[in-house]
Amino acid sequence: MSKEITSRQQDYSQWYNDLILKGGLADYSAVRGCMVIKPYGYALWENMRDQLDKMFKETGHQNAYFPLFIPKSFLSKEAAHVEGFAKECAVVTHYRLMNDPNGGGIIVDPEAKLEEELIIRPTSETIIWNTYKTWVQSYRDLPLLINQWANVVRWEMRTRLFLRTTEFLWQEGHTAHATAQEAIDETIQMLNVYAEFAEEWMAMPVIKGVKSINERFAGAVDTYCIEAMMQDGKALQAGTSHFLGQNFAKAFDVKFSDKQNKLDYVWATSWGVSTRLIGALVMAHSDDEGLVLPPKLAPIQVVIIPIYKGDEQKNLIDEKVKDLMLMFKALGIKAKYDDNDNNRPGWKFAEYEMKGVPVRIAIGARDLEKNVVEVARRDTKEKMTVSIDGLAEAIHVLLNDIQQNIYSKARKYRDENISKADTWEEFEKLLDGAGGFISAHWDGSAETENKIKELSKATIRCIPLNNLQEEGKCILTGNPSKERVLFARAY
RNA sequence: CGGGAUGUAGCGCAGCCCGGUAGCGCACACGUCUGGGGGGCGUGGGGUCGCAAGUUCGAAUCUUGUCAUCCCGACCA
Repeated sequence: MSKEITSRQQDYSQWYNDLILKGGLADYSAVRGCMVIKPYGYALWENMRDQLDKMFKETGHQNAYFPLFIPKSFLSKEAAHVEGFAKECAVVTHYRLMNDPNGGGIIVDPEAKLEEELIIRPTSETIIWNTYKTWVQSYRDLPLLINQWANVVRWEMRTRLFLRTTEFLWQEGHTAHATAQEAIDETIQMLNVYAEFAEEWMAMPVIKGVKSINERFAGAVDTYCIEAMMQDGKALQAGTSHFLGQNFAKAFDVKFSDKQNKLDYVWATSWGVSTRLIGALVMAHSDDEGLVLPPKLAPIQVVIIPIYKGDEQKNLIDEKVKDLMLMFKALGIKAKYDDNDNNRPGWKFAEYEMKGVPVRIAIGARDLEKNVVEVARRDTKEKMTVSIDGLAEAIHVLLNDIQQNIYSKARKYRDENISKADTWEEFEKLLDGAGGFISAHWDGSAETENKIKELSKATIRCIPLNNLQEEGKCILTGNPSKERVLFARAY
């Protein structure tokens, strides 16, 4: 079977690429580092986006849209920010093309040079804060709770489908507050929204934490994150929420009058998740037969495949399926009836397995006589015979069960792959073995963190929230430490 | 930006060493038998061999250059 997919054991990276390409999520494009998101992959993204959008609105946010282009000068206003992004920006320098006077096609018109170059947004803090300056005068204008769904461009050296592409889709929340505490509360609130989404919807367990200084967002005071573990033991940052302090307000001169008519800079947050989550979803649950999608996000939750000889049987099956589809719809189950006669049942079985459809129903003349169908679940590959009476309800229960099961499986895997290291030798041994998260003491210095990264390629993924405080010694330097942090090799 | 590969039909590849009418599998079209795990048989359509120059009577094949993409590293969501 699955003859087209490289196994995880054989080549994990290739397995991942195979799933994306052969599962029909995305394709390479004519542009280096950029991908085409195909309808099936985009449907998955739409489901994620819709749910997140709902959660943002439930927490009081509104959507808006800011320009794709950012004047170059904006980017330099916040020192740490420009340093973080300068190396990976696409720059627009001209606004017109012309026919090459020497023949041979079209060239950039040298006359059409822009006075000030425009940066294609790598993130929108600067253009947004430049705008907020005109929106905020008084504490009455606060808080400002805005989200934007957009594309951004980061000119990365090396790209990977969904995990790191030159252009990607994301959402970025940008909020402004009257007090530091309020902004911190917002930062944590959105971190919790992300964690809830990852766990409840993606069925992907995550660890909430705060980043070390080295891993902090360019321009933030504190960066909070959710970290997930992939099946190869590597970590993947699935979402970030930043407390920006007054850094951007100061850079863009955004002040407000408080109740006492005292002027102060506003406090800011920003938070985002991207199409990278699709990569996380793929790597968290899928197997060597293809994708395994969580029912709550799957574009197709149930596929029905007819098995028949001749029109007579087909007609009988069509009739029955029509009823079933109505019942599925009534329960909000997204079902697809694939009666395409071009492909035979066996082909379809393999195809939908590759696409990760949670439940497959096969229905043939033989089943109709007995008033049953064959139900197969993607996560365990288990098949069972189920009565047509009450089928929709049974499937509803099954979908929930699958959602739970893949979460539990991922959770179990992750928990089994978090280990403690108390010496450098242990640390290295663990990393070169199963990998995973390694909980270890660290002396808190950026220097030590860099050295550990250099020696082992592992980085501090996060300092978990509500972390246990305990005395210990840094695994590298032996200097005193108050708590363990999570290390891992990461995507 | 360093290292490694690859560009030949829509996709995956062979052919290149040793130059002589461009091939295979899948997909596609038509017909037919089929149908409970990627079907069988038959017929058929589709390619300036990435691009450019050179060597040659003759280049997918040899030479030089060039462009592009992918993979592995350093950088990052």
